[in-house]
Amino acid sequence: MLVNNNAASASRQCALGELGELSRARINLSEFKYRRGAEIYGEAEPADYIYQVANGAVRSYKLLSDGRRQIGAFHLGGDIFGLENGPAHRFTTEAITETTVRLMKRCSLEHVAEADVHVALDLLNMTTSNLEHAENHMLLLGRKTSLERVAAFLLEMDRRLSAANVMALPMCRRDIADYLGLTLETVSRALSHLHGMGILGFIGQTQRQIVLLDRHRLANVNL
Amino acid sequence: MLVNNNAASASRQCALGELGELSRARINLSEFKYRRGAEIYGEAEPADYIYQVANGAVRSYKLLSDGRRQIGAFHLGGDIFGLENGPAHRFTTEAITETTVRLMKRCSLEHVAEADVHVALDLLNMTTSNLEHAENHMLLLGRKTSLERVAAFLLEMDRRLSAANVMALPMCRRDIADYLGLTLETVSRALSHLHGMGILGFIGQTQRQIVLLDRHRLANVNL
DNA sequence: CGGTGGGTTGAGGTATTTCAAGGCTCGTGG
DNA sequence: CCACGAGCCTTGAAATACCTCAACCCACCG
Repeated sequence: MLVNNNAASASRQCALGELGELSRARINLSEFKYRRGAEIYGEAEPADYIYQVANGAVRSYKLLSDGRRQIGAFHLGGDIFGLENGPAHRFTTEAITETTVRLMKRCSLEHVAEADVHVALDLLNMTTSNLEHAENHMLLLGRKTSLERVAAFLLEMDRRLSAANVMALPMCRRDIADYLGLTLETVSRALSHLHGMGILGFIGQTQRQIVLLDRHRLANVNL
Repeated sequence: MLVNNNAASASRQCALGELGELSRARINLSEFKYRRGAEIYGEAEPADYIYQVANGAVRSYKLLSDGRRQIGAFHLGGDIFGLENGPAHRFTTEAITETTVRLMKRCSLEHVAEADVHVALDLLNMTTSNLEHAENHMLLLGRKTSLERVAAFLLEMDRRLSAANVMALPMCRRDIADYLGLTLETVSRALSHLHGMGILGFIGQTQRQIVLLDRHRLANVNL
């Protein structure tokens, strides 16, 4: 009942299991609900809890003093976030849509980690997954064209939240842009372009539901 | 004698200590020397060893199929690199200059980590440091101007390798460019610009020795 | 109904890239 | 010893990918 593996995230399967494992270690979890746009925690705030998305979606980002924003990751159903080693959070996180999270006190986790090697190794695995994601994202941000970035984003989301071949993006164009290091107009144009190429289709009136028609061509955009 | 803390890296102090700690756990280290440009390991190769820079400098990078390169990190004296959780390396690494590294078998490390919580927590700490660096670098690559990127690079290198107020960069402009997601010409122009602003000076005939004249203005470039 | 929050599209501007030329240093070989 | 080429760096001019600004559309909602 505490850990309700509701499918969704194909990536981070490990993360999914681990909060389960931690909960088995008799640490109590509580749930909390955030309305869309609500801040969960701020950058540099003390990191007292770790979180798991039960339902909804979360963005975590850094800001420059003049408002430029870089989203480091989106957290979808099942994902764990807010896990820190130091004393403070390194990102600000906000609920993208109505989101419910499970949270646990961080100190209890640390005690368990110090006592149990397996928990420590689980934390290492989770951190490594995050690192790997960040490393791939550096390549995207540093060296890929706008079309390649949007294509990579679509493939990532497809992998992580596609149900029945159609993905319902929880985030707006501006979020996508700040994730990909672009402007929202450029993202929109890239999507239109891919649409025009017959690589993807939009469903319904809203432009947030996308179906990938040709994953292979999407993966090799620009070639 | 095995672990010879030769100053240098102010960052990653932890990393410095930890290979020492691991060596105390009676794992034998051997040294190896690479000439400049030599590959230490390739992306996707099996990760059988972990490495520590004894002397010199190393770049680790990813390549796109058409040759675009993104350097994820520079490893300087004392830094540990090549630490993986999965079976394979995620970057290619090359010696930037004549470099000697200490290396140890990875399997022995894993046995120790499974047995000793402290070693596992040390690995977690190192991985977290790497993650934090990558997170900051995503912000740089996604949202900073060329001048801000070069300034950030100089401050990072100043922190990590400045001796007596002058830093001798081991890497060429192209390496810097591929680290910052720019072209070598843009890096060169940014450095000239900072030079013209009186923020930094060049020493000697070579353009690799740099002295920071005004760290505060460098940190607030563009403001 | 009017306002707000997305989203798209066009036109023009600009930061960075691309292309090209030239200079300096250093090692090598005649 | 000098000539030569390779590697590295700088600088200028032209090209371009992406950004900025602006207009417009649509859905939703009080």
